[in-house]
Amino acid sequence: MKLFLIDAYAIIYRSYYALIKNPRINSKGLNTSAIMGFCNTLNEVLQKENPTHIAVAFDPKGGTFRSEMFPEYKAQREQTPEDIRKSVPIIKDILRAMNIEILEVAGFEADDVIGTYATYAGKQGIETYMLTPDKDYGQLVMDNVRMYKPRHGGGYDILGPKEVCEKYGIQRTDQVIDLLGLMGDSADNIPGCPGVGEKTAVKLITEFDSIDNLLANKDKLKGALLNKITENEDKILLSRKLAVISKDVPTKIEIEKLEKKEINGEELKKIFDELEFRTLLNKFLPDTADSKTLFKTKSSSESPKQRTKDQKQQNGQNTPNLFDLFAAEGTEDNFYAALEGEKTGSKEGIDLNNEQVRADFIAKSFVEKILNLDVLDANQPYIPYFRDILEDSSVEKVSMNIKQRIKDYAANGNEIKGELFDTTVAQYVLQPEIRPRTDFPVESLPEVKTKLESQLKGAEAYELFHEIEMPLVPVLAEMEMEGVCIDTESLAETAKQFNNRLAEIEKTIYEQAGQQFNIQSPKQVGDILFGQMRLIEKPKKTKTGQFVTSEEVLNSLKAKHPIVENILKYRGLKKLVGTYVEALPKLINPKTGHIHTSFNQTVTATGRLSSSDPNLQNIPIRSDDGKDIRRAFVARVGEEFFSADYSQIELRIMAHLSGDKNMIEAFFSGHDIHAATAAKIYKKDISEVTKDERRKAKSANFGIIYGISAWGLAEGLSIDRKEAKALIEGYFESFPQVKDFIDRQIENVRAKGYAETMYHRRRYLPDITSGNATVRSFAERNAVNAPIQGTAADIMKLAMVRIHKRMKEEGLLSKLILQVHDELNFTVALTEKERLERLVIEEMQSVCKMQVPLIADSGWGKNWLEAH
DNA sequence: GACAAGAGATACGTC
DNA sequence: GACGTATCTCTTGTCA
Repeated sequence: MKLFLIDAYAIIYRSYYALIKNPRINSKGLNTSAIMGFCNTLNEVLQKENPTHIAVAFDPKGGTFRSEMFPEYKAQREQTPEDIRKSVPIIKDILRAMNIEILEVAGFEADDVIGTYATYAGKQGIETYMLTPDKDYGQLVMDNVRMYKPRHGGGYDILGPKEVCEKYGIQRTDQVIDLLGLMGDSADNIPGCPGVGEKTAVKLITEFDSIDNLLANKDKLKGALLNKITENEDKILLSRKLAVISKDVPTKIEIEKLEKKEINGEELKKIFDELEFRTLLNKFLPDTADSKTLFKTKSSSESPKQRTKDQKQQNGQNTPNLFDLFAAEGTEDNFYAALEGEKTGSKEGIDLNNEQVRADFIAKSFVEKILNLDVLDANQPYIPYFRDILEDSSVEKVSMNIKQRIKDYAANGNEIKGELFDTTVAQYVLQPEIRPRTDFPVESLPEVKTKLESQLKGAEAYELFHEIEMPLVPVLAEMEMEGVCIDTESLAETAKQFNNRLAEIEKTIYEQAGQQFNIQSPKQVGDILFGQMRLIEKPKKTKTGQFVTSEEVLNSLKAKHPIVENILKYRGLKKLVGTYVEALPKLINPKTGHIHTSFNQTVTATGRLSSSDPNLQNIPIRSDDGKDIRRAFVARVGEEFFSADYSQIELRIMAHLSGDKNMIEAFFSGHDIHAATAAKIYKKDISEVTKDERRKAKSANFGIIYGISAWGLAEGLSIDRKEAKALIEGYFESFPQVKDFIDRQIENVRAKGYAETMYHRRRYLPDITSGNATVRSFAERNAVNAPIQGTAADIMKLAMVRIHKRMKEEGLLSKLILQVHDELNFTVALTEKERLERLVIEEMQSVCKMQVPLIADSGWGKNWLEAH
């Protein structure tokens, strides 16, 4: 005996959706995809497997015991597509014509019915197959009972108990239930535990054997997973209940009734004729079998990737389109007439359309001498009507993201002049760590502006905003538009060399490991080094339970095995190739031939700029390989690269803010500041300072500036915490006022709730009063770090504004192209070299007067590396 | 079910 | 400490 039990809906759905793009529709407009697919599947099984017994199970109309347990259960099936609903009675007719038994039990789903039949038949020793793609049937598999699972792209998998366990990575078939309880099943609307998918579910069941055991021992879990499991315990238990398929549906089982009988060919032909199925009948009636496929799925001409990209591009342009708005209202003529009126000073011109909020706002804006750039689209034909206003210095321009607006207009040859008020930047100045909101209702922008303005005054940040941040906006816009020139040939040569070396290292690593693996996968590297090669006894693990393979860990293991060094080499080189050598040339704008980064003005917590797409503020410099990359950044043709950077600006600011006599003296001595620091700490003459002492003093200096902890300092220097503590104590003894400054800062922030720079840029640090020592210490370090880094950022921004202003006034052709926190880079016309150098250094050094001088170093070259 | 997007981890480049 | 990016891995949503 050979029994086949078919889950009708599973096959119907599968067939219907497989052809959704290219559905089969007959002349009566009926979508016959589901019927055709079902019949094909049925036929295939009959031909190939020749079962002696067969039955098809349907879900009954109305709910089941599961829908009472969980109302959302199988919500999707409630919304069965119309085409499928129409197909089901026809399929049943076909089955009747074929004399195939239909199983349907009120209150139970097809899988329960199949579960009951299969379990019964299996116990009777009948070879039973359940035809379904649904994985939850795995729980029913046992001796004599197998899943017959259609494979994607044709063919079938036959899964017995062993195969089910292998496929899902479990030990027993009943664990399928626990698995589904955790990972859920979207097809059946079983929720499972959010955030837990197949991988995690298998991991958990392998470890804990069952959901019950997992929940009883969940204290063994940690981190995010513990939270997920704890928070969703109810869902997990319910999901498990839902996942259980009944094996004892109250129905009379009569296997003998399922015996395959003769097909009523006449009846079947009638149905197929009606459906306009011409070749299918031959398939069912063996003598005229035809093996040709009936229909093929057409592949789409448009790739999904392309489509997403197009959508993205469209979404990127969400500027309100004023022109279209007016056109839609049929008032285009009025609009232009009104604008003409405004230009000529006629009063009626202002009254555009009372119902049109934007128009009203624009009208008001003119009166208030404010123009909201957000309501204009740089590409629209009405822009000429606004040109005078855009270039009218007496009209203030308000908008979010003005930098982008400036660039948009510049592309069409329009320059924006006059005072700027960027609402995003204003928000940022007020609260740098809050993500700026972009949903200001357009019509209320003047109110928004007024409110922000008074908040800025209240925070003493009015000058910072109007004298530093706003004037910086056009400077950044210009830098982005100019971009930077890349020597692609030199990069291509570098790429070749690097890739050759990578290939060699890769080969060596595989030899040393005795196998191939993905060196770029930290997981696989960990498994090789610690799982297989057992380089150390107790490897450190990450919070997800993987072995840590960070640079730091690997560095400490170099002596254990030569493979370690090779992995480090491989990683370093691969990083350079992937992030820079091969990535940069792709980012060259074909129109300009340059790379155009974005300088983000509203991202960092401290007031620094950031750079992205690509990030040009982290171009390598330290390693020799990195230098090859910097060399590829060149001046414009016929010009030279000029680089100027502040010398120790943060330390100088700290010397100034703390007023520490020893530190100020160290700066005035003109010696190397880290050596001078070491001389003070170790109480010896600077000429006696060793390299190691200087290194430690340097780390201590950075530690203060960056606000790292004693622990961080110890890590960085690979010394123990005791020594780090001693170093810090020595530091504070030598620079007592630095210690006072730190204490004062923390106290100030505790009292006021925020840290601030010399230019009143605030950073709020509410965690400073936290009861959690780790959280509080973090805030305390920020309390020290924020004013130092932030002041450096303020000074650099001011320098940029002044340099740009003077370059413009003096009509220089050279261009500021990059800022890297304490460094400015220019492409300079040969005739302007001396003037520009003097101008830049002058402006950089004279931004503000401090207790120590502000010094800028500089250099020239063909490229960034040489100039640095 | 296949595929892509999104999220989280990990690692690493700069100042 | 402050960033941004690449890659891998897994989950989730969408499209069939």
